[in-house]
Amino acid sequence: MFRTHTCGQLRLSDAGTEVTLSGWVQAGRDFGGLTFVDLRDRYGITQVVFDSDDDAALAEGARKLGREWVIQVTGSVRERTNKNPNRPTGDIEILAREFTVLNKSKTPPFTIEDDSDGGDDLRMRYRYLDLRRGPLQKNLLFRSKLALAVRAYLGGQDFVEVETPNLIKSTPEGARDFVVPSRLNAGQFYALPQSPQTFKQLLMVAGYDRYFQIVKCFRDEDLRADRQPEFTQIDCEMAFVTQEDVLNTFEGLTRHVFQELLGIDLGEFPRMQYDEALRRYGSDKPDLRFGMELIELNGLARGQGFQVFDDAELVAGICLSGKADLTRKQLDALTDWVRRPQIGAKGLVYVKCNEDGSFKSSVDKFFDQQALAKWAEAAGATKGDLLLVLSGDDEATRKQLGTLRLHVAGDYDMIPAGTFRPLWVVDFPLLEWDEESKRFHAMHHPFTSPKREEVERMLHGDHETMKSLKADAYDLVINGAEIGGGSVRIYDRSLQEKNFQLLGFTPEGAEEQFGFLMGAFEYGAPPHAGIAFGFDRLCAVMNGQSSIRDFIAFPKNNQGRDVMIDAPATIDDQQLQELHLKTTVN
RNA sequence: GGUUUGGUAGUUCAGUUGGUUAGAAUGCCGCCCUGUCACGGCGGAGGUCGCGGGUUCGAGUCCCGUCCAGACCGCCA
Repeated sequence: MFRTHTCGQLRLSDAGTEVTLSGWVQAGRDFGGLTFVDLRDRYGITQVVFDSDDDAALAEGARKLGREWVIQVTGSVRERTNKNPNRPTGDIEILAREFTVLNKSKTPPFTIEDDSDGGDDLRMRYRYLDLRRGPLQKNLLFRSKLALAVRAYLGGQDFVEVETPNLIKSTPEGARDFVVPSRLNAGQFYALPQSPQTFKQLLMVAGYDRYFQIVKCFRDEDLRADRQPEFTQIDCEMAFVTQEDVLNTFEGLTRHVFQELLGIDLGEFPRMQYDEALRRYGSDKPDLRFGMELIELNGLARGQGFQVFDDAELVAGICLSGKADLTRKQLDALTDWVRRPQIGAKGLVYVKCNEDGSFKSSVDKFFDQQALAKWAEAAGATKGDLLLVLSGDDEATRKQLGTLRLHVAGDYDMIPAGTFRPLWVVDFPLLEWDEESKRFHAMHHPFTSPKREEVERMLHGDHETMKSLKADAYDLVINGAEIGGGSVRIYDRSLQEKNFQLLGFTPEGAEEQFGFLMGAFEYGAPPHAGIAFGFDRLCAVMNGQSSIRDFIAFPKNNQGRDVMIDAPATIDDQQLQELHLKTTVN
């Protein structure tokens, strides 16, 4: 028997009992005749004492134990004379009677502690050591509990979990596919699914009117802190439902898991139209944890002889409460920041609302105190506040302001920690015109239905009409992070054909790619709608983190590499030949 | 594909205008220590300054290239 208890289990009430523990040596404290060893497993840390007064040979042996050695210790639990209030097991210790080294360890390249000294690259290379640390264990445990809570909730609502295939067919729409060469079918390739989209719709046709799956999805696109090439979705689809039913069901799920795992009641989720989100926050995923809404200044700022504003389609700003004390240097840094190519603003105008009621701005030459007072009034700014103003093309300027809004709020600690502000963003456009390729792209995906009242316009409208079509498509946003999105689907063959046509498919191309789905629509497809949540993101957001990497056991780095197993890697010629990727050389 | 920040001891970092033998902390090794829990004390080992080229009397430091890592833009239906 390796252990009678875990290292997080024993309390004062266990004093006097003989126990056996197994675990890793977290740390040793050697006093010569007396040695303390902190023994760690995933349940906690228990102090073991080796006393030379008690057993000299044993105590001498314990001095040789190194960090991360795996040992088994048998001894008696006793009350400590010096208790450690910082640990749940801090009232007791094990007086060792015997120990066995189960396995030695090399000195680890970084410290296995909650606050490790290891850098990201090193921790990834030795991920199995990183995963021994408390924060990572906490994250993976949270992830596991969240998955169980989701399954319990959806299972309790008659949802059926169905597994869909991972080897499917590549489609040109959307993200790049990871492809897998077929050995049995020379020159042909499977693709890994970007989502089980078409399969879950086929399940609706098949009559499984409530489907879900916690499922891996794959997208061969560049990575970010919140984007991995393989990631997990809570994927759902429902038949005989409206958008309203889907929103209510998954608002219920979200509220349930927040209550269950964090003890937080999110209340009813507000809703905002896509257009309104862009207008008020310059983003389709606004962070509602703080205000700082965009303020339009067109009427006050244009036509006053300042060429930059006069030529602009939009002059707008944000108000930073209590930030009039920013130095020239700080304002210059902000100006540089918005002028970086990533933001692309031409410049930044500021107006300080001084404590004495006067105004100081970077456009004093063009606007007098009275004019600036009107700006402040429009912005709801009071003494001590700072206005930051951008101008230019309407859409671009709003997005720039939205980015600036997030940047300054983060930089100046204006985002309250530990709060959660969910939001449904609804009424997304159906299509997006792409100037470069001169065709429409699906805003959500090609199976998204226009709003019922838009169907006639879609079937018979002109080019401009298409740009204005609204869809029954929706996103769930929490704290400015896109947690999930979905839509009401098309279930009518002719409407689906029309959509493919708008997206630039020839009828033959559409048939070749998605004929199986449109064919299924002809055999009694019910009205249906669905949604998918980013499971990794939900984990991260619920824990106040912006990176999903530490909620994934074995993530990829920025280049899509697994630096621990060193993948991807080349394969040998024989494999290439079998896969018909290389012809035999004679 | 682009912007940007970084790469110096096992690890995390400092390193001035280009100038003697490249430092600190931590970890590691040895000795001492019977109540520590970030133990303490004394001593020691440990460096191709990512790699290649250039400028210079002299390069960790300046220039060019390249590789690696992080953040971001594009991209992500």
